[in-house]
Amino acid sequence: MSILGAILGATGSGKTELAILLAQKLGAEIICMDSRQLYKGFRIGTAQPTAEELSAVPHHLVDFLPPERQYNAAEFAKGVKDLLAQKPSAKFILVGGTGLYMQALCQGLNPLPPVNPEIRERLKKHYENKEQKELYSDALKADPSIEGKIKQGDTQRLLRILELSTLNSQLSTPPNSQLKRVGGIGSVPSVWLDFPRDELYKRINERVVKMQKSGWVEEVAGLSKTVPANAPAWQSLGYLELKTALEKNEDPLSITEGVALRTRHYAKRQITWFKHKENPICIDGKTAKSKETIERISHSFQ
RNA sequence: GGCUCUGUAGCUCAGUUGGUAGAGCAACGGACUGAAAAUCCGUGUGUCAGCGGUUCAACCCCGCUUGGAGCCA
Repeated sequence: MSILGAILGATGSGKTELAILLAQKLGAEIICMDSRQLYKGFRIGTAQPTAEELSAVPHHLVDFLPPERQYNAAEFAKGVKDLLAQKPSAKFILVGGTGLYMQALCQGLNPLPPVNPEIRERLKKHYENKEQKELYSDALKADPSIEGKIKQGDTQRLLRILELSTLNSQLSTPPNSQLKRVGGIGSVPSVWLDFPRDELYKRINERVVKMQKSGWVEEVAGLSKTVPANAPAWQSLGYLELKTALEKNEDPLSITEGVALRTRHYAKRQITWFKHKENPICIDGKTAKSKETIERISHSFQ
C-alpha cells in the first residue's frame, strides 16, 4: 500500500502547506482529494496549490479536468487506484476535504452502472413542475429501503434513486438496498487540522478577501469567455456569484460576505462529516507546521 | 427648547382588545453510497431599554428616566 496517509481539515485550515512540508520530508507525492481543485483553470477561487507549490512536490488530480466535465466519487476512486497501479513504488499523501471521495476510495462503492446523464436529465425535467411529494413517493416505490433515510425535500438523492431504478430495471441488477460496498483500498492513517470554530471562520473570511485581491476577479473574467455557463466547474463556491456580478457590471467586492458565509457553512458540513465518518488524529491547526508536529505526523504515516 | 416616532433573540422586524413572546437571516447540532464547494434535516438561544404606578396578572395601559431617528424652532 503506497498511500501513507491523509491530511484532512475544513476549507481554509492550511492543508496544502502542511502537505507539502510533509511530502518533502517523506519523499512522497500529493494526491488532491478535492472535488473543485481538479477543474482546469479554476485556480484561485478553489485555492489550488500555487505554481510554486506544484513545482515543489509532484501533485496529482489537480487542475486537469475540463470545466464542462462532470466528475464523481467513483471516477476519483478509480483515478487514484490507477495512479497507484502506475507508480507502485511511489509514496502518496492524500490531501483534501471532499469526504465522499475519500469514502469512495477507502471503503468502496456499490457496484452500479455509471451515471447516465440522459436518464438523469429526463427525470429532472419530469419532476420539475411536480409536487415534491410525488417525487418522494415514486422514489419510495422504486426503493422502499430509503424510508426514513432520505427526506422528502432531498431532490438530489431522490432523483438518484429513480435514476438507479431505471437503470436497474434495464440492466436487471439487484435493488439498491441489497448492494454492498466493493473495491475500497481500506482505511488510511489520517490527521485533522483543527481550529476553534471562531478562528476557522476568521481564516475563511480573510481568505475570500485575499482571493479577490490576488486575481480571482480576473480569473473569473477570463474563464467567463471560454467556459460555457452550464459547466459543472461553475458550481465551485463563489464562482457563479462573481461571474454574475461581472456580467451585471456590479462591484465584485459586493459578493464577499455572501461567499464567506456559504464557505463557513461548507466548513461546518466538512467538520460534521469527518468527525463522524473518519476517525482522524486531531492536531492543533495553529502549530501544524512546527517541526514537532511534522515529526509526529510523519511517524503516524510510516 | 417644542412636537412626533422609536427601543422585543446576534441582526432585521412581527406580536399580544393585558394571561411572561415568534418569523426570516445568523448561530448551533445532525444526515450523507457514482452532482458532495452538492443536496437535505433538526434546535429559539430573550431581564420584551431602566425605574415606578394601575391591575389578580403588564412586553402591552399610565408616569418618569435614558438611548436612537425625524420634523419645527
